[in-house]
Amino acid sequence: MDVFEAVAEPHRRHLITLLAERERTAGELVDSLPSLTQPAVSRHLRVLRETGLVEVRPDGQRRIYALKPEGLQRIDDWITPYRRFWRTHLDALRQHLESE
Amino acid sequence: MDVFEAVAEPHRRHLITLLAERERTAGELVDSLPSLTQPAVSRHLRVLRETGLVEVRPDGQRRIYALKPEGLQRIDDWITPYRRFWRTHLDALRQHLESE
DNA sequence: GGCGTATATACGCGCAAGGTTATGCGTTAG
DNA sequence: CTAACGCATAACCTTGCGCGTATATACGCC
Repeated sequence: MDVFEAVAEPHRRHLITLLAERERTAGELVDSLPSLTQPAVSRHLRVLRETGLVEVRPDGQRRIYALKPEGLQRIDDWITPYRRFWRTHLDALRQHLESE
Repeated sequence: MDVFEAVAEPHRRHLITLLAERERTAGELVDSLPSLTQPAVSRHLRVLRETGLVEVRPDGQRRIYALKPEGLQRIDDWITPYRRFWRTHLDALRQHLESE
């Protein structure tokens, strides 16, 4: 699975958001997604691991997950060429508004 | 389907890339993806339409597709908060290299 | 009108993704 | 030492996606 597919799943985006605030244990993440069971969250975390979006560090019995945001850079790299499109659109709109 | 899922499909990313260069008819796009049949491409274009990533304009018998890059902005908006993470990482790396 | 071309839709299929329940395995607590 | 905890994996089920084939629809031309 590649980064685009990994991020396409809403629960996984949620996990990324949570880990952007701070590191969390697997258990904390499970508690943060009450609509899912523990194995479901565990599997999402595996996907995020395998796509290089998070990293794990054992802490005794627990596992501490941390964001590796460099993975998202691959998406950003792909979008970058298109960014100028809507930027110029917005610029044109702004100019239009200012000219009135 | 949302924008993230739309863009998760490699063929659809390819279509977006092609339409970023210039507008194209459906037939041109079909020819540009030789590994897919005409109906397959047509359905991908439907997804891109329904997620607001492209727009269509009839030209007699043909249909001209054009990119609506604003749709990608929703992805960009989501990524924006994370961008500072790898930026600071890269800055740190650059500083490290320069200090040698 | 009738026929070829351009594009979209219908239908059926295979497969992988995501979910749950059950279970394994290492670690901590008592 | 053993029972409970924390987490991952296994096995299974269901659903939705992406594909191809076949068919419909719309337009352009003679």
